[in-house]
Amino acid sequence: MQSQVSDTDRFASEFRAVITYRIAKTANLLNAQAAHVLKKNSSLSLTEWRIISLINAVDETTASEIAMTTFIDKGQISRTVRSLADKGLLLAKQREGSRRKIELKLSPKGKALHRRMVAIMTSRQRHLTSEFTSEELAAFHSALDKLERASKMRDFGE
Amino acid sequence: MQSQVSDTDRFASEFRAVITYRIAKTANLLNAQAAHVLKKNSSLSLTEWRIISLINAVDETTASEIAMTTFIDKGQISRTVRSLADKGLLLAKQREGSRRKIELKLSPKGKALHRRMVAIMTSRQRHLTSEFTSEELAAFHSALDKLERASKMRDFGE
DNA sequence: ACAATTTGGTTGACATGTCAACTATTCTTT
DNA sequence: AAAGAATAGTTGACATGTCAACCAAATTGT
Repeated sequence: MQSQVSDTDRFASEFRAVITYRIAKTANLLNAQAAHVLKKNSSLSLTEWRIISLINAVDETTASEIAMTTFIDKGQISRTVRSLADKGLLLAKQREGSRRKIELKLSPKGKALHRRMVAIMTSRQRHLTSEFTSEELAAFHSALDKLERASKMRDFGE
Repeated sequence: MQSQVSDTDRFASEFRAVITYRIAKTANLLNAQAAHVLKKNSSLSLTEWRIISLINAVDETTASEIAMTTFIDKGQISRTVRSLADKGLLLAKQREGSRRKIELKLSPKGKALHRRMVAIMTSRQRHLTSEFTSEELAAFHSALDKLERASKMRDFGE
């Protein structure tokens, strides 16, 4: 089992340097971890959880607002919102004075679930960052900022 | 259009701090950028490109070795490898003295494509990291290392 | 006031990713 | 050498993500 380490290492040198691979891989590992924890402790998928905590954070919002901040596809949001509503975790009602904006709020049941899960997810977050000094954490966030800005450029080559 | 900025900002404060959201989002933006560049300059999908450059880097490898380093699902690798072979970009032949390991190499056509694309992708990489000092870059990599290690833990809550 | 445009949300078609079962081979243990 | 476990790769079923078309409502420009 350890016999493969030298094999995989020959990739490492070349690919550790490619920042986009590294981020994609780390993000996948973290997402897989989150999905696993969620599955074990609830019946939520990762996007469902994200949408729930997003709604919880701002108390009340709309689908398109979620789409803008998270960059989750609006179609996907539409379907996820429906499934959450079907499970009774959130309430969707027409916003006052509008016939198309739909106000999304957590139901009591949704709030209770969020309360339970947020404890677990926060302890995970603490574990993830436990080896970071606060300077390192700040530097890491600022690096992500730079990368996000740089990700807007679409043309290379010619 | 700018009128929504204040709306999205109310999320920001709360969610910028959640490191896993931030990484997932940055990774998505970067992947989308890569996919876009690839589409514009070739007919490769992102995984196809990753597999091609992985093979190029080590000259010759096998599917399971790719799976181990990249954490791409082995089923997905199997199918992607076939499609790349169908396009004539890589050669798959039984490894000497083994009746199940299959040696993967780029074909001349695959190498040519890689050569052309790597120029573009490298210029993208330069652009992405242009605002990083080498210390910042090293720190960023080490942060990713820490997170990857911490992502192995599976149990929180109880 | 009304045509043109933009916005909010839904839907369908399709691509990609994930999981588990399965075959065939190879390695390990005894 | 045979049984049992591990490995390499393929496949099918299903979940999730992505794209584009679409409808209805709201906003803008004239």
